Amino acid sequence: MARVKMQDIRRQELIDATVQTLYKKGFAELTVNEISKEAGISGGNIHYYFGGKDELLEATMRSFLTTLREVCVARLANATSARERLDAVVLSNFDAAFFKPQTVAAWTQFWAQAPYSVTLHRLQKINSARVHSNILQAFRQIVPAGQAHDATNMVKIVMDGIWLRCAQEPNFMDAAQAGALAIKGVDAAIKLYSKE
Amino acid sequence: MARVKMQDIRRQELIDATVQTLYKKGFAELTVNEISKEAGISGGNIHYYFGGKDELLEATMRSFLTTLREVCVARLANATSARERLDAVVLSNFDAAFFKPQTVAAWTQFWAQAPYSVTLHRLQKINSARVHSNILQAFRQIVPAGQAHDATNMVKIVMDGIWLRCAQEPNFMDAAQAGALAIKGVDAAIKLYSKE
Amino acid sequence: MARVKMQDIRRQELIDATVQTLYKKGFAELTVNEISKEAGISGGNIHYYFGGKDELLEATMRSFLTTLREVCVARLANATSARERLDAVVLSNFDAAFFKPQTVAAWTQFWAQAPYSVTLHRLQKINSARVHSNILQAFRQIVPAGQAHDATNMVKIVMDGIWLRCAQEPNFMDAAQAGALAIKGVDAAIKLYSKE
Amino acid sequence: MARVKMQDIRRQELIDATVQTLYKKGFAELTVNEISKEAGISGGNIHYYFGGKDELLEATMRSFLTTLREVCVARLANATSARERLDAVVLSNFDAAFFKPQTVAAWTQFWAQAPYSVTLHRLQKINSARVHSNILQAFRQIVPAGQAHDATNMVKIVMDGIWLRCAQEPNFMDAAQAGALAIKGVDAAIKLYSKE
DNA sequence: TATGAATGAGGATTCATTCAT
DNA sequence: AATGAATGAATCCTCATTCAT
Repeated sequence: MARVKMQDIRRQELIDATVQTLYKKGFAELTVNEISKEAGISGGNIHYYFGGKDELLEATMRSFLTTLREVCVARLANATSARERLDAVVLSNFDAAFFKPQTVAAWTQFWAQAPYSVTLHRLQKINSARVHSNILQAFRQIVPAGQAHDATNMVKIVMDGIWLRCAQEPNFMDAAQAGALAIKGVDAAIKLYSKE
Repeated sequence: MARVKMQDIRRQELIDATVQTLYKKGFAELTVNEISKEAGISGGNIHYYFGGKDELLEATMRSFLTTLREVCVARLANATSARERLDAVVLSNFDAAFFKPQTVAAWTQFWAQAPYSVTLHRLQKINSARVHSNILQAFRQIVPAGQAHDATNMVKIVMDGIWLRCAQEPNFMDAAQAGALAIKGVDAAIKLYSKE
Repeated sequence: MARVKMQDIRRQELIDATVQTLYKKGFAELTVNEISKEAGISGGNIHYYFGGKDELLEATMRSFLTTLREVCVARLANATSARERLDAVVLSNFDAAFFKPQTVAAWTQFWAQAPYSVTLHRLQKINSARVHSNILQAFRQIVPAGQAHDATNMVKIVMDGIWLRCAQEPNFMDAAQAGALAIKGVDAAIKLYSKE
Repeated sequence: MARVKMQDIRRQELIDATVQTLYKKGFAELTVNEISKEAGISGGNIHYYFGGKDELLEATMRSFLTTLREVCVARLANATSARERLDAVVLSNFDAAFFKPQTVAAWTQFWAQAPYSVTLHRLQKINSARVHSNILQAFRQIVPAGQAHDATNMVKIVMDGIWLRCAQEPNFMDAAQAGALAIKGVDAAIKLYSKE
């Protein structure tokens, strides 16, 4: 049992180190040695714990998705109306537990890389579909049926735009401000797509 | 005269090949050999014409900026009202001459890489500042003074979001649809920020 | 303990291989692959152990200086008169432990390269200054004060000349003969500069 | 006839540019492009005029030998005694027409490279033999027969040593001082080897 | 578990050389 | 006579991966 724990601790340390290194170096200059150094362990260990660099990256992105899902589930539990559910989904993307400079940078790097990596692309599609479905479900109770899809797209686009902007200008806004701006986007989408 | 032309022709061919290769391989797997092969010339030529890979990438991003600026200037020439100028600036980012799958992909790769490259970062900031200034100027005549800045940010975020989404899902929409959606974003921003 | 040793063993092997390759190929055709092959290891190892070709060359020249200094210190320990100290310094340059065909060739290549390499130039100056100081100190007790400097220069010139000649004609003389000739040079310098 | 002249002018310009570039960059970083730029002509021309880099280097060293031989012949013409002939030969190596910083540097680079180049080695041996023979001939009339050879070697070693030293410390001495020091070496050799 | 020595394929870059103009 | 475009082999270096300890 203790052994399994050790595995998990090391794996988490390496994932954290990957995020930190992505933040500092970017995808194109991400090396296993750099990650290992950041984690304070030896280079060969990545292969011991993950099998290879690709698997570590996959695990890192997967850990993002897990965090995001957990935050989202927690927020949805407290939502009672469609609008509250909508805001919960949107705000979970800008939750302080998730929306940190390192995460924003790493996540953006994964986005850019995803079209060229089967694994990352698959994970990204899974996440996108889940978010899409959550938002769409809420919008169906808020805007006319024929508009829900467009409203969803608009909100997702605003969310993506905020992430991208924050990746480029790390001091542009903090998690709270980003969340507020995203909600502004929701407001805008509702206004735009409320009329039949 | 023919001599000067040759240089320019080859340079343009290499820039085109870089865009195409970025589209096909992504930034992390972009190699001079791949680019050379795409351009149908020998590997050493990149250094002959550009001095190195970094300079080629810089020239490629610069060519994007040039195209965008030219399209924008042309569209602005026909705009007579503030709203027309606003739409002109926004739509130039989705002009068919600029908003092609290859350009979208390459541009997005540059975005992700920019925070880790002094040159790309500088070019990106120059472009961002120019677009920002153009949009802000128009908004000052459309929304209350205190709101122009926020409205500008919202429009830029929608524009970025559309680009990002199209990079991830190449078949999501074409240039015309993307432009229309961006204008929807402008409409939304105006609605949101019109009241004092 | 074994770990530290391994590093040092490999580093020494690579330095030896560098000397041997310099001897066989000369500075202009000295490649990391050739050195690696000579050392019987893979090419990437040079960068693993030294960081790069330049650092390996620096370490190689540094190892020459260390050997020379050690030989010189050992010989000086047995010298009781000024003349004995003078001969000790001069002969250490032609000690069998140091004056081998490979060393002569490599050392000469470094000499030629030194003016164009900041590091090599610095090391060469350090060594030259040390030898100069040692010889000068001895000469001050042998020839009139005003002549010690010139006598030192003459001896150094003879020493350099012997090295150069032996580099060009490897079979010209062995270490013992070279040392004897250098001592002839000392005799000559004393004769030349003994009179006020 | 005019055409032949042009050829010779360009060839001489390229040889001069080679010496200058050797002086500035050293053998290991000597490139045809650098030489061409120094000569103010296009890169491909070296092959037009010399066939290749190696042939240009050979021609450059050959031009040194020619200059040296001409200076030596001129000085020998005025020598009437054995000692005067001896000094003439020695001093021609330090003639202001020959002993310039550029020449010293380039010549030294050739020396270091010679053991690894068939052509340079051959030229170097030819020159060395000629100088040796000239000096030996003179010494035969100055020192006892059995000593002439050793005296010659000593003088050559001093000459080489001066060249080497001046290559390493360009400001060490000028041509006149170098010549005077070489004559000191001749004096020393005569003193050393005069007694049977 | 963990280390770090060792590998070797792959990358950017340099450069002598060729050749059409 | 001269240019400079174009080539491709060779070089240094990087880095994921393997593996003995």
